[in-house]
Amino acid sequence: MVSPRVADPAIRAALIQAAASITADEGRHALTLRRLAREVGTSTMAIYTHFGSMDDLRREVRRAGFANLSSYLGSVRRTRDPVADLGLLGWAYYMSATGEPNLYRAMFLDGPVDAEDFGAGIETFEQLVAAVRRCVDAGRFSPADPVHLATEFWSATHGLISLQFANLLPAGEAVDRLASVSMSLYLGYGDEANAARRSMALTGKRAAAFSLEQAS
Amino acid sequence: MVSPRVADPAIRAALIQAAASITADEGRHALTLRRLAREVGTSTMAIYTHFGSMDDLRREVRRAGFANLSSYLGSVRRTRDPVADLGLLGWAYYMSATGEPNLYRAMFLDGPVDAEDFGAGIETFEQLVAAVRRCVDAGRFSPADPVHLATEFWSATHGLISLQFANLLPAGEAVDRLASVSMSLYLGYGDEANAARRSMALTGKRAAAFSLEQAS
DNA sequence: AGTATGGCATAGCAGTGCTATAGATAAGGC
DNA sequence: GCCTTATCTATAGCACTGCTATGCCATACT
Repeated sequence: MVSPRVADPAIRAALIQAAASITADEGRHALTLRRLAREVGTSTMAIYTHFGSMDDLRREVRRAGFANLSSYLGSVRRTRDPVADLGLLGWAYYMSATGEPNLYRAMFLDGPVDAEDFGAGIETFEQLVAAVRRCVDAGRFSPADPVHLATEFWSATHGLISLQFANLLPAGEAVDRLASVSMSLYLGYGDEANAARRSMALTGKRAAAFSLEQAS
Repeated sequence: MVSPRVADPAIRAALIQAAASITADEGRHALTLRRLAREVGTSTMAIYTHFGSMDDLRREVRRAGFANLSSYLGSVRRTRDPVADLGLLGWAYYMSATGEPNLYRAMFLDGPVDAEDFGAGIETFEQLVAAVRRCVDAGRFSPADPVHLATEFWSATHGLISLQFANLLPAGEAVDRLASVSMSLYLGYGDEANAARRSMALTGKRAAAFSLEQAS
């Protein structure tokens, strides 16, 4: 039995890269079979041998996006102030989404997400739950199920982002609500909230440093 | 000067109706120019004389969706318990979205919304703000800007709905978070929250009655 | 009644995702 | 070294998409 010719993994990687780039720059409508083949310098059939269909290619783009988001959020350092850590996590999520809106759309808004592709995303959510848990354990949050709180935090952030994408919220307004909603969720408007809001102010300073670190 | 033949408004209405129906039943991909013309029993050109393009037709479908959502939420009766009213408002919004997920997608998730189309939606938001304001004025909520609170309420609800659509939240979980997040937003986890949660329980009973009323 | 204005039908355009078929290419056996 | 063979890639064509140029014809005014 002879081993036949194998598909070139470099072509596969170039296809994913180019597809992600086109999607990010011009949106999902700009990503067409023939254009992608032309830009990578191959034929349209290569896309079918490597992925099977355009939908499967798009799925691979989403997968890369989830992995990228996961490593981006994973680079948020943990400090001794868990509330400030959580604030920075939400801020980083927002920045990642609005920095590449078309990719975020493709990942979360364009259709259902199948579980296996979201693998890296699940780790990200676990990380969020852990950050919330640290706040609860440190007595900085009113006691509640960290999974529930993390889900609500995620929903509110995701909701603000997608309303901003729909042109129903100006960007500045979304950022303001982001900071406010996360604190309201966990603390209400009582006295303890003030300490939390001081932590949120810290988030602003750390956010600037985080951006510089990511840019380098 | 002679007045020429005028476009038939019945055809226009039938086109919008059929387009909305196809979109709701089978999603945005199912709505094609030729199929729509075939189902309505006209030619493809009629769509261009009435709307100009498929994108403009889709815009008209969204517009109808916003008007429909507005009248649906407008039928929520106001009672003497403003917190229960607000809870029912959020519940009705969730039910409307999940009842016709493809239409909600087309309205809020598929792309930017231009302001004039959202006209009826703006009224809905004003109505939400008013409901929040009644809660604040009645001393049932901690004092805060009703516009901000309404925005956060909307974001959280919209976020839960779109995460559910993306298969990232089971439906039951989304409903549970919806009830929890709205109360957390306004009240935190303090003592006052309990009275609010009793109002939320009322919401459940009124929701059943509301559904029956809508169905008839 | 005659006319001209504009809605509607037909046919064709370039583009889409996808596939059947033919050709190029690389790995293993001798 | 070559030849065989399996598999990848290229070409051409399918039915479909949104859109438009063109001509027919119904309608409302003179």
